[in-house]
Amino acid sequence: MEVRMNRALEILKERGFVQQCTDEAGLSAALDEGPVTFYVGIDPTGPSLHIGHMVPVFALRHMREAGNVGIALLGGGTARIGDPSGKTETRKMISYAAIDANAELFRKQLDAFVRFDDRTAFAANNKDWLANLNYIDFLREIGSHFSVNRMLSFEAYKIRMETGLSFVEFNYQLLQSYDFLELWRRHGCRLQIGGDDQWGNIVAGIELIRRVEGAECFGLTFPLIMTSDGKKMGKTEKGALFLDPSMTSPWDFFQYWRNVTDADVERFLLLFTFLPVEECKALASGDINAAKARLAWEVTAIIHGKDAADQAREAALAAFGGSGDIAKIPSRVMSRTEIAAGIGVLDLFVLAGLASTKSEARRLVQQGGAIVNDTRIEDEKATIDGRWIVEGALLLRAGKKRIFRIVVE
RNA sequence: GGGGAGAUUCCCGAGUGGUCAAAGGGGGCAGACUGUAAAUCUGUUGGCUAUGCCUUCGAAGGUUCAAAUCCUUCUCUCCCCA
Repeated sequence: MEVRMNRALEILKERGFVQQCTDEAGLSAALDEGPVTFYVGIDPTGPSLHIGHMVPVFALRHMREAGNVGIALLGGGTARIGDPSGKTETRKMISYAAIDANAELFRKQLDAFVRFDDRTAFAANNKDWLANLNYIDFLREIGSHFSVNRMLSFEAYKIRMETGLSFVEFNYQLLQSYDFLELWRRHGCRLQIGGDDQWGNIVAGIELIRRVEGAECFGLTFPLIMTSDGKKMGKTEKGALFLDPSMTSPWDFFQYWRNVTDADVERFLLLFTFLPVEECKALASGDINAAKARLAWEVTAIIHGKDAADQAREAALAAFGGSGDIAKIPSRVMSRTEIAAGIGVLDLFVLAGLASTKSEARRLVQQGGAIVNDTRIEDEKATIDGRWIVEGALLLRAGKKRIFRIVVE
């Protein structure tokens, strides 16, 4: 007999967010009693959030929608250490200055997505309490509650027993546990959510709070999102799918979702959009190709705004559908005299960013993937000049997926 | 502190004096097939002023006509002993 579950929790489950929970019934009851303050931690290890960071943040929005209070904890302190969880190798140490700069960038991106109001959602930085900890005091007060024997039994460390684990990284769990305790003390935070690789760290935090404060807290993890063909989610040819438009353009962002595997469409609609569950399911069971277009638009609109999403859609239609607005395709401007003088195809493709070196461009031509204005270029020595300009532009294609426009002025 | 193993191209991983820009696999890219999907097959995968030239096999030196391969020193990683 299924017990009635709290609505917020139920929504997360329905949408595929829940992987593990320390005490589902207990958490459900706590949520029923009233607003629960919860947190999600993100270490600012790079200059931009990427889509891999976002599942817990989407969950944060759902939870907040249901009336709970969400804290986005920037790991300005923990990033100085590096979390070994889920990694097979030691992460490179990052300079303090870079971490602080990253943290500020992350905070802005999160604010744009979450819209902190300092009441139902706000950001914190664990640098505030971790950076100046006294080592001896910390060992006595916190370290004494951790059993090395038990820590070693966690999966995250077992993996690293093979490849090596430095003492610095081994301490990460204590710091994250201390974060939870600190947030409990400061804000009455009772729930930590995060990716499933955080399970060990989350459980450790809950145990610490129980021992030190005698309070019962909860943990909830989300599945690590893989594409159905087993790859890490959100990877493009150029690397991760970043939220920063200067690192991953809205066009590339849109195309990523537009090209998702059939089997992932429903899951991604549920996780990365706010469309009602029924609608997600209906879309995915209908015209799958149309569902992908919808998915791409929705996610792009959420991250980059409706205008950017519209533009990306127009560009996609122009590039692949024969309609749409050709001007929205990624482009750059070149002078008419520059083109009129004639430019080698190889140089042109490199210039357009469709090939990173001339050798790559040459390969593209040799393999029949270089197309200018619907004409396949077969001679790598071909020169493109003024005669190629059509309606004030050149349209370059590298293979079937990559397209770029040179606007001539 | 002592002993052992190791560091190869985007990743894994062969190679132990010339035939090595370096096997094989993965990933990427392109072509065919398609639905801007998946699967499959094929080709390709350091750069360039290109039948040749330059850079690359942890770093710096050295031996040699010739080194990823041999010698020296250094840096880093892992394992075992203390």
